[in-house]
Amino acid sequence: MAVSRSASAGAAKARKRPVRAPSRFVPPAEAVKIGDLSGFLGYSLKRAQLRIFEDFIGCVAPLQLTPAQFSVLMLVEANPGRNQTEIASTLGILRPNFVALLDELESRDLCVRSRSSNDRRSHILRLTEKGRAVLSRARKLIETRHEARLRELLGNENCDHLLAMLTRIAQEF
Amino acid sequence: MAVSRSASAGAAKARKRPVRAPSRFVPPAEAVKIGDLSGFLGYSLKRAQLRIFEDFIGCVAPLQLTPAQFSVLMLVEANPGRNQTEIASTLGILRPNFVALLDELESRDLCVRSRSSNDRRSHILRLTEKGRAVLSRARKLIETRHEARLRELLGNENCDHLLAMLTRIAQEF
DNA sequence: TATTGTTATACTCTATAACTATA
DNA sequence: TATAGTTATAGAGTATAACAATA
Repeated sequence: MAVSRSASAGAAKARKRPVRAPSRFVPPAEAVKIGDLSGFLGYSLKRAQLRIFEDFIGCVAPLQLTPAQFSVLMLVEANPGRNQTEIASTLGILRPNFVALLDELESRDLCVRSRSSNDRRSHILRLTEKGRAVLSRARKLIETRHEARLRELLGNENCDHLLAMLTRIAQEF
Repeated sequence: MAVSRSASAGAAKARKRPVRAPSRFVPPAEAVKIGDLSGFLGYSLKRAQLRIFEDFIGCVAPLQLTPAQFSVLMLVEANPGRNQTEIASTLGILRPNFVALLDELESRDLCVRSRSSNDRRSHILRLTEKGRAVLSRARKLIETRHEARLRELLGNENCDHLLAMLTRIAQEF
């Protein structure tokens, strides 16, 4: 399962086909067969994940939030007063890698670190007013553009079912 | 949506709880609340994908194949005689990044490049005998260990449904 | 001694530009 | 001029070791 980003997102310009006299006979370039690969869950899972992230990023582009940044804002809002280790580990982010991520969010005034009075080693995390506002707008963008389109494609019931199975895999597999 | 690798895969040793006299009262360290984040498809999709890949890698560990390498072998076997550009682009791998991947597979005698006689710019790809054998063993390992366990967890019907929806997202979303 | 946040670092993935040899 | 394979390179994402401050 390889799978990287998909085709360039550039606007496709309508263009006249460059009519060229066929010299002899050009075989119609058969498509490469995916074959049994499509039956392996990992392959489809990865491709779907890349597509979903790509669309997610496009939808929140006005707010310049990556999926990782969004998840941090969501978790800090739902768990104010937690420290870096707690938030990072819940998201599967290693503590060293969480530092730069937080630096960025803090420099944009979306969240703040403050020393805990109980344990002066810990940095307590909270969203700023701006952070809450940006997160609120992000959620609306994602729900109305991203998730709404997805539910339109799959149907509400299938979408819920999909989410349930993915959660099951993440937690129990 | 952050999400990196999951908890360390080291074997969990059973160990007696280190009984320690509670000095005063230790609040039972409440778990961080995931909250609405669990409702966003991208989050669960990413975590499930990481878990699936982790398990995939473990299952084919005896053959030392990454998901990407596996997908290349699968595609070359199903499409012998195709060139690098065709195989790479079908998998969403950029041509420059495909070179090292192929170098590795070729150095392990799993596949071979050969100049096309039609177009001497192209490198035609084929599996070696060893490549076919390794791929065959890999498929068996994945089907009997990886996919079988997954179908046990979700049920056959749900698993098929999941695959269908993921494919739909990858292709139509 | 152990833990929190941090720095430094390395390795993998992904992405782009540009070269060469062919067409 | 355009394309296939390649090189070089840069940027994310992810991983580990080790240090200072604190417990």
